[in-house]
Amino acid sequence: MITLSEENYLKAILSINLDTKAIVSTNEIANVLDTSAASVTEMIKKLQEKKLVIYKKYKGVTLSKSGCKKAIEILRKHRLWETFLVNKLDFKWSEVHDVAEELEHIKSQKLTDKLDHFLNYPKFDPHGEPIPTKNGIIHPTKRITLSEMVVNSNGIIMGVSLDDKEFLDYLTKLNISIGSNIEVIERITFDQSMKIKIECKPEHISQDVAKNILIKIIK
Amino acid sequence: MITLSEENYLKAILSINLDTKAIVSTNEIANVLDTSAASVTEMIKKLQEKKLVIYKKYKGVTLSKSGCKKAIEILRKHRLWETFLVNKLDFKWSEVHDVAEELEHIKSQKLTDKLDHFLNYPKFDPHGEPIPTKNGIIHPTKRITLSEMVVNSNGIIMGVSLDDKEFLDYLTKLNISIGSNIEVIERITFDQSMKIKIECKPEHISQDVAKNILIKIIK
DNA sequence: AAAATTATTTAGGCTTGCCTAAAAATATAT
DNA sequence: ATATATTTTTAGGCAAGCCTAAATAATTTT
Repeated sequence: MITLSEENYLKAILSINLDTKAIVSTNEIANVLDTSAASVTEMIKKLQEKKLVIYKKYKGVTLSKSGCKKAIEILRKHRLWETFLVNKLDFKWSEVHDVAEELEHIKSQKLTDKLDHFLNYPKFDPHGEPIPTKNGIIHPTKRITLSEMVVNSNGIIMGVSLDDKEFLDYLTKLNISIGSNIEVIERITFDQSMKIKIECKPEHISQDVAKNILIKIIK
Repeated sequence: MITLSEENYLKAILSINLDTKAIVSTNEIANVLDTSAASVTEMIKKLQEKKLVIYKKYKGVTLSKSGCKKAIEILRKHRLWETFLVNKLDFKWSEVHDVAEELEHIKSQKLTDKLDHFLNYPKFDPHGEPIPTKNGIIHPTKRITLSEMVVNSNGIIMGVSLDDKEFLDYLTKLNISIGSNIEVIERITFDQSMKIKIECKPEHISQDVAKNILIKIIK
């Protein structure tokens, strides 16, 4: 049996893995989980007992095969639940994270599978992050930011790179959400702000906003 | 902050309250939660500190106003989630309990409300139990078993009193589910079997089946 | 009403997951 | 290469929730 705390450690290690890659230090984990390095060392030992991580004293941690599988399952659940909350229950982007953080620990394979089916096997969560498949594959996404788009190109909003409430609320106001169609009309060279169309409706956004919006190019 | 364990104690006290009524002994709670009486005493003290129960040494426990509110909220969540699992995710009646037992502890008022809305404000869960309202009202149900129905009366299936897979599968085959309309055509006095109509379709069922089906009389 | 039984509480221990402070290992600077 | 700084681990403690065994209160029997 794997405890809630253990699941959170695995998740933390995976998330560090996914962006900074390779071997993870106890300090990094402590930062992510907002706990002490001493607690991390202690827990890492337990995870090693259970063969969920590979650990060499003073050298850092990596996920074992089974640990990685477990961590990806949690990530999958997290992103499926976020999708459920937004698509079915009408939550806003900015509201789903904490609730999904709880829901991701519900232990029922059947539930996860049926939820996936119910949501029609979504590939991306409301933040544009890929949802791991049932077999644990995380399809890599090659996304660019809106600020990198060239004038006259079209794309689809895939997510955001900033998890700030004010920012997300502003996007809601602009009617920007996952899957929205976007077209770049003009770039103002002076301040790098952009005139765009969201679902054919013209808007004008600053560079600060544009650089935190992730796009999949379609033309 | 109320812990998972505390929630389970409150729920246990409420459930004893709902059927045997009145004051609850530590032993009864211990039985329901499958724990020791000593542990119960200990926890009850903590719940008293938090004003969630009223407790006199050696005299038993009752829920305080706030404790009762809290317990009903958990019950509400449990029954809403069961409804979700059956109605939306296509779980069978017999499969939902354990998962709902986990889901009921997710702490988000907003989630509960939105789920309620999504399910279209159901009044009964898949077992025919009433779902407490947002303000904590549990509408009492006066249900009888199908075997108690008189000939020519009509009713609505409210649930079952037996959680057996074979039984439930048989009901599915007969097209009997929550909300189905039922009419009693004839009772065979010899073996107390019954001719009925489920949604206007004639069937013949044994007493063993009839006595495990719960009905709300409508005419 | 005293004795016996049963229910409840107290006492002392255990595990999990956290903490801080100190020690040890590693990395960095001189 | 040695001294200093940083990172990591060890050591010792604490709260939550559980346990068993023993003590005490309440109830039932005789």
